[in-house]
Amino acid sequence: MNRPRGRPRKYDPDKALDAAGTVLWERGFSATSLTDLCEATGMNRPSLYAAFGDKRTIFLRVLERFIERMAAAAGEALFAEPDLERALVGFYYQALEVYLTGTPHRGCMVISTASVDATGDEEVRKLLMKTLHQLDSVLGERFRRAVADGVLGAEDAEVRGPIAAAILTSISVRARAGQSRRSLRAFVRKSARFLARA
Amino acid sequence: MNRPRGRPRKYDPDKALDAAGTVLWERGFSATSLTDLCEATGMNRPSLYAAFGDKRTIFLRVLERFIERMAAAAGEALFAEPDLERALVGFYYQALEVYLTGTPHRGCMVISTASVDATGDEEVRKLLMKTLHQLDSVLGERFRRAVADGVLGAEDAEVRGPIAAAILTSISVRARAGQSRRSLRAFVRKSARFLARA
DNA sequence: CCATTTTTGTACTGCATCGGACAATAATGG
DNA sequence: CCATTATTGTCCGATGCAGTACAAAAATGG
Repeated sequence: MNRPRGRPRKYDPDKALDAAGTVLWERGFSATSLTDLCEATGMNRPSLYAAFGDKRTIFLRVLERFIERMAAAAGEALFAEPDLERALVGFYYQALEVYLTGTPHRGCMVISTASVDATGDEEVRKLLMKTLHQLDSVLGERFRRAVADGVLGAEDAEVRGPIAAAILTSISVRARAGQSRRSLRAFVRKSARFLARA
Repeated sequence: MNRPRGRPRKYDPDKALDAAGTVLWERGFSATSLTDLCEATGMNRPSLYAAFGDKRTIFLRVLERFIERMAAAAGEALFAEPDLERALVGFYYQALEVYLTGTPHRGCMVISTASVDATGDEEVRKLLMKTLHQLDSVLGERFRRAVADGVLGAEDAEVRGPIAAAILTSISVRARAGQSRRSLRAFVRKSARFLARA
């Protein structure tokens, strides 16, 4: 057998990490207790420690998972669709579906949950910085492609990426504030149209 | 004398509230202990309670102060300057100077610090929602005025306000992430130019 | 000088917290 | 069947927390 030697674990590491991530996403790092994480994962404390490390390590891990998933989905949405405006709308709609999970809605785990810890935790701050950089990078690339495709003038191409990124951070905050799916969708549609014209 | 009857207080309520606000702004609500607030204000616990109420009440109060001040400064910056692009640049520069205080930089107290508590505290969420609404409102008014002045076409005027607001939320997050004053200023200058053209 | 009033400072009370020690449990290898 | 290995579950200890009770201190009014 390729099953490991000892007593089999009762939990699925992937599911458990997701459950832990959801709680941390909702309440934030400092407001989440280890007891909360135990309840969410169904694991007890020593198992949590053995499996994933301490609270901060868990937080950093679930943040990285979140970022990876969002980045993968973003790249797909932006580059699979050839039309710029449609690509942007798809990109935002996809993000919105993530931001609008939970009750109340949770927004982005990096922008609206982890930001608060950026001042006190160097690693969180670097993660936040890196995420913003990735976001600028992928959006910038998409706009440069549109310029290369000849559907967009070259003059403002440089600022459209960061503005498109700003709209993403904005809908994260607005989602967490409780704005409706309907109004947020309307906003990103108009924004995409605005950003996609020459 | 108009001095009150009992033992004189050792602290200046306004200064103390500002000091408490700064700590809460930097660390967030849950990561700040009452001991931190006592150290920051120079007051002891019973005095804190008697003067401002419990930790959550203090948090809500300093949030409201922050919002009032920002709103006052924003209105001034946006409507004192007749030229739209310059008004926007002034508006963003002013906000940036607030967001870039502290080490590391703290960003906006509502967007980057209080957001995390919006899911768990109804009142915080309402405050966040109200703040975003005010922001949309004042920026929308400024763009409508530009349309009335004839310097801006009417077609996209409606979406420019929320996008201008998005740029503000974006520089708050980016400031907290550690981006430089120089790059943030360059970004808002380009954004203002982009938003102010017909 | 004394009564009154308000703030200060100490000490305290439950309570929750994080992280770990330890034995019991459930699997595999031979 | 026994040794080995890994996880589980219970219990614990030290610390930190929010909020309060109470007496001492420092002012004013008369």
